[in-house]
Amino acid sequence: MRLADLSERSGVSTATIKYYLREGLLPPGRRINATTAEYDDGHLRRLRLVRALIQVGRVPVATAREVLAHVDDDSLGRTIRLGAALWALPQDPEPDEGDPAVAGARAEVDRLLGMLGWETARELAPLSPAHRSLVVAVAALRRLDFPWDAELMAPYGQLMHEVARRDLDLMESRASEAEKVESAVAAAVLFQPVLRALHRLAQEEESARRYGIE
Amino acid sequence: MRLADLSERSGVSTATIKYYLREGLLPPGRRINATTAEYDDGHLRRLRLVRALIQVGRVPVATAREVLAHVDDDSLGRTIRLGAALWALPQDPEPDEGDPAVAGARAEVDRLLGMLGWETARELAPLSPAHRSLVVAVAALRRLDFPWDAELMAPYGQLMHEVARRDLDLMESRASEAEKVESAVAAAVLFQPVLRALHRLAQEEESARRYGIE
DNA sequence: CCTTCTCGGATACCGGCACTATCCAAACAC
DNA sequence: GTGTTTGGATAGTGCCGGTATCCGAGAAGG
Repeated sequence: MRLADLSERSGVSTATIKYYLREGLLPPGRRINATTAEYDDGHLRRLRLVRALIQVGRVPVATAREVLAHVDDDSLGRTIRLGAALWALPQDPEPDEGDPAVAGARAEVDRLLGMLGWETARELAPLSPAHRSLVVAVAALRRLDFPWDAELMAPYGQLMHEVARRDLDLMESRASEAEKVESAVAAAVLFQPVLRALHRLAQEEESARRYGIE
Repeated sequence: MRLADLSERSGVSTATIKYYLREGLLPPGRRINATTAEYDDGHLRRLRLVRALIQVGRVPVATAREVLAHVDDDSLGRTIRLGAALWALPQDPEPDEGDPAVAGARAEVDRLLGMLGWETARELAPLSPAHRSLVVAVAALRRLDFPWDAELMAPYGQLMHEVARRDLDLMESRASEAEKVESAVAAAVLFQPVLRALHRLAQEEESARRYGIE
């Protein structure tokens, strides 16, 4: 498969594929001679993942590169590979520690982790980007007078735990080690648009039920 | 409260506030004379909402303007106002109708709405941006060999319905009509980062439980 | 063999977006 | 009355995802 074929099969322009190659999101093809390179199904699969991350998951190109570098790092075991890939994902700003909303949010999040029994997450809290993102988001809600406390969040936490179990089950069903980690990354990123859309649809449905359509 | 005070109390630079005024995200202050304008707590509240939408919710400025214009439109009843505001939110690309993954996704989504009993959502499907977003996201997952069918999505749909009920309860508890709609918009937008962070944390926790930390 | 087309890589460029810096004249502060 | 501050207008900045152009090396056709 040459670059033009890869482009046609994926629906991505050759210019954009070249850009991804430059940026290291896609490994280079096997060089046949000075003007031709050969790509295989692995390249196609990776290209589809890249497009899904960037277009559907809205992951910045630089972040996608980091994440995929971890996915490809054969020197790491699966757990570390997955952890490293997931930790490279978020890029939220540092919370402003002077803000009382942040302090309150942090306390509630810690209480939430205790209620859920997520002891590992609690231990890793100072390091985890996901934990930081949660604090930032809850702080923003509290600033807007949304009284989001641990009790309110606990059911959502339990649901997300259930989702995570399914993610990992799905991951284990994949054949190769690289595919396993790819699958978990895709689940982490692409699940969000689905949930968001379901949430909005549910709001529309419930609003129509309560107040009518007119 | 003058512009400089508004800036200090909100932590947003005067230059940025001026930008939001220009862009129509923030109503102009009451002009006192040629060089001074007076802002009130309503402006502060709106400014915090704008910042939350843009920074935490990652809503583009142009989209936020549209959404807020609907929120402020007194000529509409609550239902329509809320609906218009929510429908202005997403800006996903049109799905490629030639793609078989899109056709499959559309069929599964329709089946899902039937299973959930969301009849209104089903009727509004051709119009609803949320429905379109869902089709796009599910199609992306299917292209990556994630077998997301209606049975798999149904529990998440039910949960999101529960979340939507809470959103609307919270909305009804607000005092003014504008605050009610603002509250629903904030819930639609700011809930996402919280869920995403909980999802990632749950993945970390479950991964650590299954495979250990190291 | 010679022409013409196509290939892939390197480089420069583009458009959108969220701000930001500068300038200005009016008006307060002392 | 003089220096500082105010808010509005305008132009500019930095980043980011992607695109257009140019190039010399081969492949394709006669």
